[in-house]
Amino acid sequence: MVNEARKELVFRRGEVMSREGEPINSFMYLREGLVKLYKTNIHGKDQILSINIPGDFINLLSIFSTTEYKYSITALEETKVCEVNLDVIKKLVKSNSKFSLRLLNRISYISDEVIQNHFEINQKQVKGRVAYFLLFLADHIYKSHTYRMPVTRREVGELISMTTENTIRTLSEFRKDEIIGMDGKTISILDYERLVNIGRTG
Amino acid sequence: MVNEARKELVFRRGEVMSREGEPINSFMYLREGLVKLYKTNIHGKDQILSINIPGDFINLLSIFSTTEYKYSITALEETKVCEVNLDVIKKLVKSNSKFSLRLLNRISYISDEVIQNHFEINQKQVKGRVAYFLLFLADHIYKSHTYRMPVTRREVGELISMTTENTIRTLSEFRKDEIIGMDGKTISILDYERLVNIGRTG
DNA sequence: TACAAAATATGACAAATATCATATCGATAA
DNA sequence: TTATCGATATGATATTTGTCATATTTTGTA
Repeated sequence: MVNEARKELVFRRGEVMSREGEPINSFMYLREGLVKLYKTNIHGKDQILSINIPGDFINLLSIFSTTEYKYSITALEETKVCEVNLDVIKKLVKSNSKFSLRLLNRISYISDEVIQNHFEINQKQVKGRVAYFLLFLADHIYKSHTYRMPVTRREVGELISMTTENTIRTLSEFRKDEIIGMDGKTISILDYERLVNIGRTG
Repeated sequence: MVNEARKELVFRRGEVMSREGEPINSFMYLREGLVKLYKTNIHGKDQILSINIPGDFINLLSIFSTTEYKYSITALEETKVCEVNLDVIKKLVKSNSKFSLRLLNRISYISDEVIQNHFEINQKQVKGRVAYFLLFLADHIYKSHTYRMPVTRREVGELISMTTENTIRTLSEFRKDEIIGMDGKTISILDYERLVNIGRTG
């Protein structure tokens, strides 16, 4: 049943996959690539909720609470998504309690992560926030101390709630202090311990 | 089945109902009263996640993602809770797909609310935050323009991410500007429109 | 009641962060 | 190729917020 209803979609870097306010009519599983979930405020500024990676059900947080997207989703790089019609999923939930328990676990876990993340960011100041994000990319996304940042400095700021200028300034400072190496978008963490310490204490 | 496993509990103001790190072994439905969910950070300071009211499943956000509380829960006033053993609930989810769909909807809705709330607070400055909270109490909790605040100024600060001093200062300012009346913990909103405007623009 | 502790209150000052200005670099499209 | 726009970069300054000190009031409890 699910197999028949499945559709494969490819999005290019920068493409908006779904927009705040639009009706939700599919369940999206991220196969390849990277996406951002974000909300645009009344001043036209974006706040990024999360960055999602392959294996994530990228719109799971919304589909059971509302019929319209509360956040927009944009591809940060070439992204492949597996879409399943939402009605099919909802029928499956009704008929298959194992499936719904798995969804319950998953949705619970995701919301925990988002909230936890928000708390962490909130109690840190600029340096701690940038350190936290650099470590998030190293530990959670790329599993490497050297990586190419998938977002602009502005987007980093939108994720950790600070201005673009202060984000750039803080990165420059980390470079000057030889905590990181930086070549355009390529970051290499030179002093992991120190970064962890900055990320922990704020 | 659920009826037999049900237990009624009463907590007094200030009583800790569950503590971060403790095992979760019941499902809690709030019948009467008011509680706060909060997290204590490494500096020993609390950050309040939400204030819950009768009708809320106060630990729903945690029970399917983890076996231990991620947040503490404390009664803000005399509170009556209906507790059901967690195993009973989990069995029910497995056997009753309508029930699990309802839980899915509910959990989704709650996490949306928490995240939404955090976003709102985050993009405002002190005055906007205090206004937002005063309106939250008026519109959502008490459905009245005059009410007795259920929390201290410190707790208000813990909820809207600012210091106790600035919370107090901002309230005093609102009083001086005749936007609110204040007598101890009793608040009366005198200029609702202006408060809405402050809460909207920041 | 009386005492201690917590909550409220306010001022002065320090620290953190945002804003504005301006420059350079780099990618993209005509 | 060149022009343009967005991204990165950095300094100067303004604004916001936090911190520290200290006083008063309220609350809870012996």
